[in-house]
Amino acid sequence: MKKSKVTIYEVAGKANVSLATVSRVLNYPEKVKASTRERVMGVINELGYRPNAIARGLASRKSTFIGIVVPDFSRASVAEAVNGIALLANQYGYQILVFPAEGENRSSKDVWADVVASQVDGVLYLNDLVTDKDVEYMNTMSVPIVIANVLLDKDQTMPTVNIDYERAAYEITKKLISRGRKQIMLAQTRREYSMNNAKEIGYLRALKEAGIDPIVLRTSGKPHVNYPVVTDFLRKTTVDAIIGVRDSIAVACLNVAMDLGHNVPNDIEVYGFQNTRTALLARPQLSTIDVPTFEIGKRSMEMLSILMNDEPLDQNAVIIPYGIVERGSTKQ
Amino acid sequence: MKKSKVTIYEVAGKANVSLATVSRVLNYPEKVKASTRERVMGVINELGYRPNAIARGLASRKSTFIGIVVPDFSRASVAEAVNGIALLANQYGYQILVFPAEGENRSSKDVWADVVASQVDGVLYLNDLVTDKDVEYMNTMSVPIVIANVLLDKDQTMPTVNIDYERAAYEITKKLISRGRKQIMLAQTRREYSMNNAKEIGYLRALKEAGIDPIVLRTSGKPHVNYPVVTDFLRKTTVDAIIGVRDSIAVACLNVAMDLGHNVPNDIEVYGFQNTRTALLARPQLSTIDVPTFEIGKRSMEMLSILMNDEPLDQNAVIIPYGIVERGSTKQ
DNA sequence: CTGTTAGCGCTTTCAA
DNA sequence: TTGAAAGCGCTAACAG
Repeated sequence: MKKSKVTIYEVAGKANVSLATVSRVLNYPEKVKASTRERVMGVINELGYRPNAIARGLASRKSTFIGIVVPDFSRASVAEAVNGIALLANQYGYQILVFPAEGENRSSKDVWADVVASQVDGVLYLNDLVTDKDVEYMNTMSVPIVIANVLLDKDQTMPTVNIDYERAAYEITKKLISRGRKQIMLAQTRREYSMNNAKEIGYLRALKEAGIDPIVLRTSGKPHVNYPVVTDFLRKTTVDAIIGVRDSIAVACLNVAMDLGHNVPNDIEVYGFQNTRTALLARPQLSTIDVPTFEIGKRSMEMLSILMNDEPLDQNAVIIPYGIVERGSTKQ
Repeated sequence: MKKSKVTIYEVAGKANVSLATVSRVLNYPEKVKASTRERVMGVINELGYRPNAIARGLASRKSTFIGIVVPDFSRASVAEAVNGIALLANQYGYQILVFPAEGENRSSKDVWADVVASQVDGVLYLNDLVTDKDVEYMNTMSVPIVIANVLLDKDQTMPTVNIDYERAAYEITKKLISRGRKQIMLAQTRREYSMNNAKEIGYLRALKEAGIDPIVLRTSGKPHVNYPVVTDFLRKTTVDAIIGVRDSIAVACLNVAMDLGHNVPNDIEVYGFQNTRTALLARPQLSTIDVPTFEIGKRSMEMLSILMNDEPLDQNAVIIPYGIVERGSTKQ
């Protein structure tokens, strides 16, 4: 902001109108006579005038900024969702302010404080972890919030968009059982994520219905820690199917299984979750739950936009349908 | 912004000082007597007062927002860089505004217009494509810009941070040659990216020095279009080494080569670029250039911060060192 | 249809 | 060390 920028005054001066008129052609063009509107627009283009979003925000008490609070951008699920959000935010004329939730020494208090200070008109919460503290902060917020791809306690009433992870896990577990699999392992993350917990619940339910004992291995999302853990486990445990709560975990298991001499999918079938590029690059290619993350992002932005316009949502908890992609790591 | 927020006036009132004093304890605490400072701070905490960033931005003519213009968030290189940026931005007290550069029908003109309007104090440009138009816009910007992970023409003087992709490609090509490889293929993207061009230049230089003919295959970054193209190519072309300009492309080639009955790394050695999780999940694991993307993000944010403080940079074009990670897809 | 006039919530001289 | 007052660039009544 060193060079002087052209302001609404200069435009007004050059167009021989008051600044109010310039403001009107920008915000309510229909309220201005066509001839003057065109004259003003001409000057705007000529001068390359761009209304100062900050001043506009202050005067109108709405910033046209939305905040998105996210954990790690390198997570496939958040990256794609952000792409979806960006697409719509742009169409709606909102700018996106990002609030990383996983900094070194940032408490969720700090994050919410930043969100409040930034005067965003709404917030999209993509951070997988929602603590009671977070819910508390959310309830004190004066702007609408939409929670995407995070499961909340049943009694929460915040607007959410999700896929039914529990049902997805239930469904593939059932499939494996129906194909005669009896030692179905769930490769779960060590850290607790609401979505991964849901997957586990679905998995457990299917097994229980079939009277089969669960085999749950808690491990990391990182390949280099995964390999030894999984190798160790598979050496002493017999397994004929594996469900990884993430594609990367599933592929790590698949690789280990093959290294140990098992045939995938004949001896062991493997399913993942997410349908990332990782699934396609595995050999055999990974069967997986297709999570339409981009869609989730778009949908949540759409809901937020409705809320920011003070309109009612026709559905508070949106469930986006998932797909099951069968590839080489499973039979049929 | 529906509920009323606490403003500086209320704090001032309750603390029995003028709003100027409150402003001072926030911005120049040393200029306020300790006793009143503490009193004011007490009220601030009690009321949960958060200065309105928008108003502050307007009055001070600096927004404490930085803009980052990025293509696709799902690209591993940008996601990690954004993580690095976020870490430092946060420490420095800047908020991050993102400007997606690859929307449906967004021209670079629109993107820059948005950037200008948003009143950011500086911008980080991570978008791989830099057109002449972009350079033009950059030159008219009144705030500092740092360009990360993008190669510019030699005559540009903008601050940049990169790794030496040309040298990296040159180096691994030399390695392959020194191990007796004579039919070294470069799996290149179809679309032109400045960084990938640099890789090609390094590759070509090494081959030329050795008097070996280049084999360049232009293909996509997407696995499903890659497989048929690469399969087709490798069926009719003999090759004893492959360098993929991205890990994902390299792994696709590796998989195809093995499917065609070649032994990796004995018959064909494979190198990738980036060192993503993809490289670790391949079998054999992919040897690759380790690109410290997170570091690049951090470094560029650091430079931007210096520039925004009107201090001089001691280096305009920063080159971050890369690593070469040898894994199972190459010999030794 | 257009202009005048208050602010939005804060920073920043300038005096006191 | 503190307060008063003048804006920052814009929107939004309210008149005309």
